[in-house]
Amino acid sequence: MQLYNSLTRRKEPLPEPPGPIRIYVCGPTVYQRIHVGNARPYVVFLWLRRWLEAGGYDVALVENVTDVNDKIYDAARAEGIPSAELAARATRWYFEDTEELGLGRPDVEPLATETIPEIVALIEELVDRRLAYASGGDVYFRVAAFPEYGSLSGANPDDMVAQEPSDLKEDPRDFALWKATKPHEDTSWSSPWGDGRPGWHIECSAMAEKHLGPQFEIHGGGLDLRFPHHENELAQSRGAGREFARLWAHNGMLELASEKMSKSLGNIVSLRDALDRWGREAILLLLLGAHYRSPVEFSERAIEQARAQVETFRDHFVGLEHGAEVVERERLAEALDDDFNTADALALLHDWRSRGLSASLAWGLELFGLGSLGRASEAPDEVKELAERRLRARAEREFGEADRLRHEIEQAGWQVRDVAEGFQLVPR
RNA sequence: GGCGCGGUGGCCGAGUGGUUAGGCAGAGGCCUGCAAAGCCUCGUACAGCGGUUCGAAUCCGCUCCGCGCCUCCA
Repeated sequence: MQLYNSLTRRKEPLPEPPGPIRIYVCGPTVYQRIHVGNARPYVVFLWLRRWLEAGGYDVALVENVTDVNDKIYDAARAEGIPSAELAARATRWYFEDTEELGLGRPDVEPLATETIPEIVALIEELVDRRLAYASGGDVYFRVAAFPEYGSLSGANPDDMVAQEPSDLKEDPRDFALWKATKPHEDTSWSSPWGDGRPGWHIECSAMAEKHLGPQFEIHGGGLDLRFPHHENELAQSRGAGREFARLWAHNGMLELASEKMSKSLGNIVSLRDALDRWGREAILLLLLGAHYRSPVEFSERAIEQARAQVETFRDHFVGLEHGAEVVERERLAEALDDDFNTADALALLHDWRSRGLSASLAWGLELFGLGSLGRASEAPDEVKELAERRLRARAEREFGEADRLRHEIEQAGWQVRDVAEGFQLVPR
């Protein structure tokens, strides 16, 4: 299998199975319910793990939670509750909402606040190596001392302007590893430089190493993180002498620009709302239909199209015994082994459906967490009873009564279809 | 301005030199008490301009347009 490496800007082969393939993904900052865009890297990398494991790989997936940061302080202050409490609540929401996607969970989901000793130790190492310096209770990374800086984002360090202007910095490009506690911040830890909390980037360097070791195969996350976050992670870890990630995989953005939706929901759709409104399968199918590196527009129209596909696949299995043909695994592998092209894979699922290759289809859907579409659910007895009555009404040619019953069945959330053997009930 | 990505039929979206992608929507038909589902048929796209080539959506150049990042946003 090969994957596109953002660092080298070309596709590169992964080691042969069983690997191992160790993956670190940057998860969300938890200060409110996550939005559907946050769900994209979560979905993409869980899918990738499923595919790698199906191919005999030994995979370790770590996806962190950033639970200390300015936004969390701000949100907590606005609500008048301790920031640790707000972060804990939002972390719980994150787990609940993503759990509903039904893709399983990463092997480890570390919190930044549980990694403080490792973070402090790593900063001390950087200070010892003269790649970092303490200044007024803060500690900064010395960009000028790391020649590789800019290699990931492709930016020339000389062209860079201040990341966050501060009088405490030697160089405006330097970035914070440790920040001294400010009066309005209610969460802090003691350190050799005084009370404070970690900068945004160092936590990921520390967590990745803690759970995957100094060298691992894949580092993932949203494309928007490439700079400065990933550039800075790379500088910290490589600067400290670790090989760190060999391949950087960035997913494209989910765009929430659509007309109708933005008005009512302020341009942000939470994963929670999306799940309630369109269901997990539609969200997954929308993401499946685009290559992971491409942007995806999350519009009313787009998600409705995805939902139509949910029905298409579900319909295929209604009243059907699963096929027993040999699964065309190779054809799916062709698509997925080449930079994980799920859009191509989705086309193949449709192909299997139209050719009646139900065993292949069921296997493919299951791979992407869509196995539920291959298992027609059983209608409740009340609904079946209505359908029986309608069948008798039709036999008596009392079509008015039959139509009335069909309407009643629809009210109960089911669709009735007439087939040679009687009827079928399909959830709607 | 800098770095990077992209512009495919009504919409979404594959496709790295020569064969029908696929889905959604739409039109017609078969089937049906009416439906639904399914099946059949139909649209002949590749931003523009040059170039390379027997042949380009696919390679090269330029132009136009869009997007991401460049003060912590997955």
